[in-house]
Amino acid sequence: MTLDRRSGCPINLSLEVFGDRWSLIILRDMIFGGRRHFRELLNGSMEGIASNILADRLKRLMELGMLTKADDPSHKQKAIYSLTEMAITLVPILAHLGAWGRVWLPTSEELSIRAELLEKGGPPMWEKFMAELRHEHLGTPLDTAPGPSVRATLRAAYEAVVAEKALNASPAG
Amino acid sequence: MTLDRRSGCPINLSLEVFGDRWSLIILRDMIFGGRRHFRELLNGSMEGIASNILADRLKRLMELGMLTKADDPSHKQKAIYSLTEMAITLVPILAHLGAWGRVWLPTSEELSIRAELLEKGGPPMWEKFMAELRHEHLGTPLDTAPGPSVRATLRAAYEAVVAEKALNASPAG
DNA sequence: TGCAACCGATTGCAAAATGCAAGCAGAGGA
DNA sequence: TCCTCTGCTTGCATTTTGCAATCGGTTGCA
Repeated sequence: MTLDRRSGCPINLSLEVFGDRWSLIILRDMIFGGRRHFRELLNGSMEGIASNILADRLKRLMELGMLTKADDPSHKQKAIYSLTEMAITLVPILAHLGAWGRVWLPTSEELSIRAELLEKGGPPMWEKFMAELRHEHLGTPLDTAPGPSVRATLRAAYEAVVAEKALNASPAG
Repeated sequence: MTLDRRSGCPINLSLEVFGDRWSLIILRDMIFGGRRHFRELLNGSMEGIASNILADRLKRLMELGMLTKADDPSHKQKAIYSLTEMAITLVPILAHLGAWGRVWLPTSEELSIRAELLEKGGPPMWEKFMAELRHEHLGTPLDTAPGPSVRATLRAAYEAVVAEKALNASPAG
């Protein structure tokens, strides 16, 4: 996959990589949702991507160097997708994007709690998260302090909000 | 203009606002290039946007609250577009996007010097720039230290690189 | 052994978005 | 007067997207 290269502007080229409706959604689900398989990405994303679009974007992201694909040893038909360093370094951009959307757009509380946490954690939290992703996807040794993983922290916060909402909505008050 | 609202995820909603090929390019030209008129945006952007697409995106960005439009007092046919606070707060995202593109994509040296400067300047420089934009587009009083404007600094850096390249390419060496 | 569920895609087709060139009416300048 | 410039629209071809069905193969289970 070669970029159109409408211009050499960094912002323009970045948009040529993930300036469409789906590429960044896929990366979001891999980064924050831990999805690694085609079917997980297909059924797991709330936005409901079509299978042909997903296949096309995965191919494109691989050709651009954002993803790699490998056989899953546990299942001959399964492919496992991994993030490259190029994709992992999108974490700060996704954090900023989430923070901006949380301020200006009608986000749902459950889904924006993670953006809020990521914003509060700031660059140190992003770095820890990126180290975790490098460990999972690139096999890099994990030399940070143990503690709960950032992904687990985000998921716990999400579930807490969902539980609280369910409680408030329950007949028993 | 109402969002599709495929989901309430902040990242998804942000993409619904400017996750296309042109919206962010237009905002980039207004923010960094100082373009305020339709014709400036049409002819000024290196990427060559079509006039119907430009008209559509300006309308859409206005409906989403990113831009406002007003009559230009100097010319009855001219319209002047202004950034809203919502758009001005994209500056950190654009800075990150430029930094990422500079690292991972085949950017041209002239066009990436500004991203480099913005990256080196960091959040303080972004804040100064945003204050300048608020002054130009929203009429907010400018209370920062005077000095050269960030836009002037970025432009000067760009022209210095262009001049240097011309010198190196000249027959006289 | 049979069979349903699941695997990563692919196909065909309709709908929407985009790109391109030309043109519009009105305003300004000479 | 005539030419240029203003923001923006129109018609049409091309490309991209969305949707549903399907493919050949694998797996787990009865």
